[in-house]
Amino acid sequence: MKLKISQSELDVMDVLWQESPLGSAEVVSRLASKKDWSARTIKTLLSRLVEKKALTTEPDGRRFLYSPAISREAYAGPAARNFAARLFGGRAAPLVAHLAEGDGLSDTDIAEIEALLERLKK
Amino acid sequence: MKLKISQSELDVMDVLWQESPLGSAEVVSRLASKKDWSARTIKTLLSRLVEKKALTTEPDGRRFLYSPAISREAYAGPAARNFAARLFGGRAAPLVAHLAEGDGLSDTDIAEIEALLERLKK
DNA sequence: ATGTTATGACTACTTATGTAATCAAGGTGG
DNA sequence: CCACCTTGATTACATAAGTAGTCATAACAT
Repeated sequence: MKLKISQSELDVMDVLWQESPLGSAEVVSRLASKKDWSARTIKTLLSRLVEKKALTTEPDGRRFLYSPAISREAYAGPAARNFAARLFGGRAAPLVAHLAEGDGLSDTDIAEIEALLERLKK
Repeated sequence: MKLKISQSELDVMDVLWQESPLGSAEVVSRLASKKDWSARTIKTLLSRLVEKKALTTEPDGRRFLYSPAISREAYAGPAARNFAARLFGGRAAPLVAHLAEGDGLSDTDIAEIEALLERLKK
């Protein structure tokens, strides 16, 4: 169950969550702006993710096309709850408070969260 | 500046955030209920945390008394923002949404967050 | 066809983490 | 005083993670 994705691996997943399927070279170029990694490193991360079953592959001629095996939502949900649990005993309020501090929340965020809470209260 | 505290280490920090200063034996006993670790393991974690400067020590006769060098808040704030950044591009709303899903939010939480948002809007 | 190149497979090396054992020194009980 | 326990220090060892090199191979350009 516990699909453990490391920080670096998450950067790779992120690319594929934004757009997929992609070949390794494409993943490399999308990451080039953000991270200063060699192509080898990214290939390794892709392989590890496939091994972990976080990505699925599909042959495309000589290469592979990679796609996420779990959606960002499916991964983020449990991860968020787990995170909240570790730092705040599972209580969401302090988490939101911390995000808010240091202007972490935009007006849009606030509005969205309020709307969300409205729905929850029903 | 990025003080990196691992999962296990966080469990130790948690004890000291609740009560400090404490000697190692005391930390061990408070953790006994939650984790099935040998005293050795906990001593190691304490040492590593001191090394990382996440804890301060104060000699007390033959032993040390440990206290957090950073408050839970100081650690949790950046950690929360970092977490949100990694998974949701820094947007808090989706995070809250994910916490909410699967009844992660109690009525109290909702009320608290609403109050918090009210304050922020000012 | 053939040297070049892109790609996945395999290998490598370092640091972090989880978990714990051994060791030495300083008190404690008697 | 001395065997013993508590405590910190040092060492250990397996797995994960971060980062990257080598190799064989299959396709591509010429």
